[in-house]
Amino acid sequence: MAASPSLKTRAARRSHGRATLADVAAAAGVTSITVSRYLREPHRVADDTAQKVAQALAATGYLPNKQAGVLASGGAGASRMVAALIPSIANSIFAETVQGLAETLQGSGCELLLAATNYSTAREEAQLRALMGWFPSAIVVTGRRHSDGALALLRQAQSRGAPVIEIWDHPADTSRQQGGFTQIGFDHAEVGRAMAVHLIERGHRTLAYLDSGVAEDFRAHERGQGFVAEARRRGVTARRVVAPLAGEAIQAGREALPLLLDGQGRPAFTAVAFANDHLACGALLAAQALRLDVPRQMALLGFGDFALGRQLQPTLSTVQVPRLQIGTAAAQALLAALDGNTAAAGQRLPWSLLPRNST
Amino acid sequence: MAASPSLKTRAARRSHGRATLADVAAAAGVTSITVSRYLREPHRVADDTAQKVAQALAATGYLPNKQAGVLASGGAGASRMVAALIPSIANSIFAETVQGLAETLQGSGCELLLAATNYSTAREEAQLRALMGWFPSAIVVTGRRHSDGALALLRQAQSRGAPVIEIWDHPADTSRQQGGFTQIGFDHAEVGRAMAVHLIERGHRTLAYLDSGVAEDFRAHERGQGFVAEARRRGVTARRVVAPLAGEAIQAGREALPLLLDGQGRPAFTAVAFANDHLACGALLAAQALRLDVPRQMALLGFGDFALGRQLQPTLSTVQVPRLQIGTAAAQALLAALDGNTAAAGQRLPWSLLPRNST
DNA sequence: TTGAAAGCGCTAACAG
DNA sequence: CTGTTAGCGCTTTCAA
Repeated sequence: MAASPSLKTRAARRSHGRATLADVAAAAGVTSITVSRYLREPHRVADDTAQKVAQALAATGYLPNKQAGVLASGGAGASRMVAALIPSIANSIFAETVQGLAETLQGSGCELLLAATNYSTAREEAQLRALMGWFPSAIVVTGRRHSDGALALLRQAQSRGAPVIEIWDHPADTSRQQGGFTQIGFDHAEVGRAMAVHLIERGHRTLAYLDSGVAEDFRAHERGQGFVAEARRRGVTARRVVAPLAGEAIQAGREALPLLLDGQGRPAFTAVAFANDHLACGALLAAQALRLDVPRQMALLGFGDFALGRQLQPTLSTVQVPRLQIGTAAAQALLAALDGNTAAAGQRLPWSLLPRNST
Repeated sequence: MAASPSLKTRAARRSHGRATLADVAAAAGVTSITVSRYLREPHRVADDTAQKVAQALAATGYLPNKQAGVLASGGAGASRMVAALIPSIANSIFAETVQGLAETLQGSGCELLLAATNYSTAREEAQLRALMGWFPSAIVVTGRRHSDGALALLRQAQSRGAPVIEIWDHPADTSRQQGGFTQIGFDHAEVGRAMAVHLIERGHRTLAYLDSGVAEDFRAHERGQGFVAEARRRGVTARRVVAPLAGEAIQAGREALPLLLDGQGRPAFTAVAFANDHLACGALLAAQALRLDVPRQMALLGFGDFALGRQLQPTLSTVQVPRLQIGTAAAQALLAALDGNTAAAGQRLPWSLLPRNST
């Protein structure tokens, strides 16, 4: 009876009706630390004690209070919560990444705390600030460009031992890495250059890159920069054109087609690379409506390998990217880091240009 | 100096290097409770004190420890964490729902704790058990079918004041509601009946429903039951056929086509309704490869209104569903319940059958 | 308007 | 192998 205040007092203060360790302990005729031990290191509990505890656990329907657990064990790495900041979940390219994260985290005792940033670094910072309150054990952010405030938060998290992983980006040029965080992705400038090379090799000499109209879709812009730079390096004309912002990306692609035509409604470029397959498909459909011949009058090259592009006529040439794998690899890397207490390893993941019938 | 143990002791125990309320208080020359008050009810703090606290807050870069906050304020409803259990995130139909949830929760001080159940009630229960450890303020689950264990957990959560919302389902027949939870969605049997009616009105008399091969995709099965029942009620032949389980749904649809043909490779049905647009599109493409005339030899009707179906030739007739709206409505309902301390209101959301060119 | 004391549920550290 | 003690960082309650 010397142990802790009376049950009445506790229950009064407690607004939730859930059993606590103390309740289980009382039912099992031991103290709470024994129950706690049974839960965390069962081999250190005598067999007959374990039996009683197990029964009490079942009888009370005990569920651990993780807030209390994390608080008691010091916060750092203890929460096994993974905070993930993703530009847009509805966008299928990231949906699969989130799926990969969620699936791989599953069963490793990690929970996924998810927030959408809407391609805004300001929003990313705000979300990050809120999520940090939970002391996530690891943080996954998209891309390597962050606001100064976000950068400070990420560094702080990393310095207290939480792996920070930047996904979807991994520039070969290491001078472009800002925070020194683990990166799992690929080099977008390199993809852009490969897109230019592909079109040039098919004989095109008047190129355009139709960039995303989303201001902070940095990776799309970077592919565009690589594209234009490579073309010019090879003495080929290349221009960056920016897509309008429509509600839906396919629609934006449709609306972008006029920007790729001259005053007489004829193609102003012989080949166009797009920031993503949705834009490319929209443009392709609009081109067909105008009875333009793709690829003869104008070749189109997408990015992302979305389902739609595979089904259109002509099939869309595109760049296949490891959407799901980025999520699973990030989760594996952070789990390894958490469990091994080491730094998470970066990874450059493979992509490939898929020539189909639109180029 | 009588206040709290020396800073050395605390810092030693603390493995994270983050500033606490006590640190901020020390910097401001007040006690921690004053800082806490400033954060929660600033109007109850004197102006000059507030100034000092604000400065100290900025100087220390204080971030609240939400674990501690929730623990102290009793757990119930305090976490403002929303746990969401979704069958599959990669599947675009749910991706938009998650996006709606995330967006609407944003800025309301709620965090989204997400888990994928892979269309498995067993997995749902396991995930739910894990997430409950965080004392979520609200729980969003998909559909109304749950394991007994999950049901018990949900009831427990609800009884301690956390709204439980079932999304994507809302049967008109209230006897089919198991848990008495708030439902935001629509009646799938009704959709199935409408699909049958549509095909029958177009003159078809030999129908099939190509059901999802995923065993626990209950809503797809229910649409199928409604479909078959309505057809038979009207004296029309209707059979349920189950799609094979392929890695990708479009591929599953392609592989399902043979199940819809007779021994001579001719359509065994004049019209087929599908569990979703991916299956329907796959079947449509496979049919075209066999030079079958859609809709004349076989009419196809999808479900979900995915982007692909709008772009194929013929365009796919389908059922448009409020994917995004289910997410936003669920978030709004639970926010209202949390802030107003009332029960969340259920909602039956509208859907519509979109006749296009495949029927 | 501010503070002191107590406690949320759990775990680390040390005794026995 | 089990228990005692002392916190984790915050909020609640009561007192000044």
